[in-house]
Amino acid sequence: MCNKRSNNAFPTPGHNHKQCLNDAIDKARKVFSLRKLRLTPLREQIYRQILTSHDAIGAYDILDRMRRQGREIAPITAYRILDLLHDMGLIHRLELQNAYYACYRDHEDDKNFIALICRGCGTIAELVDRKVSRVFEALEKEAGFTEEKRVLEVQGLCRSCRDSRKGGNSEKEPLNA
Amino acid sequence: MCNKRSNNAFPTPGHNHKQCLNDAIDKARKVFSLRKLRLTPLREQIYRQILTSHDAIGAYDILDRMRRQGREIAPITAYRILDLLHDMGLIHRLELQNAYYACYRDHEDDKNFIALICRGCGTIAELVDRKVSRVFEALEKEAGFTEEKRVLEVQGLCRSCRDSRKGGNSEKEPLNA
DNA sequence: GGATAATTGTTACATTATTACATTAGTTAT
DNA sequence: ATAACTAATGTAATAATGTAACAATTATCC
Ligand SMILES: [Zn+2]
Ligand SMILES: [Zn+2]
Ligand SMILES: [Zn+2]
Ligand SMILES: [Zn+2]
Repeated sequence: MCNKRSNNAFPTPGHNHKQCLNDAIDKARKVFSLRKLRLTPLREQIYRQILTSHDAIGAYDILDRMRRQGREIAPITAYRILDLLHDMGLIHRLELQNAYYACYRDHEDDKNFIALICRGCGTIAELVDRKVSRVFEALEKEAGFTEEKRVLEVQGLCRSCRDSRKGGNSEKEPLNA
Repeated sequence: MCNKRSNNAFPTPGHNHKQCLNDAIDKARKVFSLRKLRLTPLREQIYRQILTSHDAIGAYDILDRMRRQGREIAPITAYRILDLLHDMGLIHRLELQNAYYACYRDHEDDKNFIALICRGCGTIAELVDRKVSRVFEALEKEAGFTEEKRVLEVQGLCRSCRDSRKGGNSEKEPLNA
């Protein structure tokens, strides 16, 4: 876990993504084992679609990829497994794109993160910072609000996309996955 | 503008919503005038659907209400007007619910707000606080990220919903709209 | 009043997500 | 082993949300 990032920002295009992937699979095995659920071949195959990159991917994109790999499944099947992976903290849902991306961080119970979405390369980075939680907690307490779910998403341009193409839209270097 | 709220939190169930509504329509006229666009009957009627409450309402709910009021329109028509109202800062989109709610605040250019969503009564409140912006700006600068769009939404229970029913789900008192 | 742009209509379709019920595959207890 | 039970996946249909392409209408300007 946690090769590639300077602190907790964007993964570099050239990082060793195979390590991201392996670490994530290991984590999944642990989490499934803890919850006494089975990481079935189908579940792993779907999880692996999401693990091919640091991008978010739609449910129907998963169906397409699965079909191309010879396994046709119905939407409901994908959604069921997406829900499960989501509940286990292995993936997150991007509300801004109706899409799902893998969480490569450790603390799978930690809901205090901000999703940064680069519209140039599609990469999602998660920022974790205690200050954010503190501010939110303070404001909500003042408003008498009891928080249950938090969605923090920011769309924009990552450093490399801003630096290269003037307006973003660097075509993406495919990861070595 | 800005009757009803202690600071900038939830409107009380008994507040004078007619004033919210009138202020909002006034604001709309100003904004439309400034942008040299016309607040047509259709646009106003759609805007008024959203202005009936502090709740978020789906695009197809608007279609239903319009039909019940004798005007049947196509989805695309609603979406066009929703986009326009959104661009003008009169309404906001709730990503967590694929729904739209009226912004009753003044500064229509201010994107620095948090949407609090009560799952009990459906009310949306917007919190504005400079600390949030500062934290986000600092974190994004550190990550080399150029922000273009920000979505901050929190779902939970407002004070009155928490206090009344043990677990929320107070059936909603219809506003006097 | 005809040119022009803004607004709304019409039709068809794309994308995302869920409901209800049936079947298959594992696990557990006799 | 097998019956009973639970977990996992399949099947079929449909709901909910959002867009594209092009036509018709309405307001505005000269
Ligand atoms: Zn990686
Ligand atoms: Zn990028
Ligand atoms: Zn009100
Ligand atoms: Zn409430």
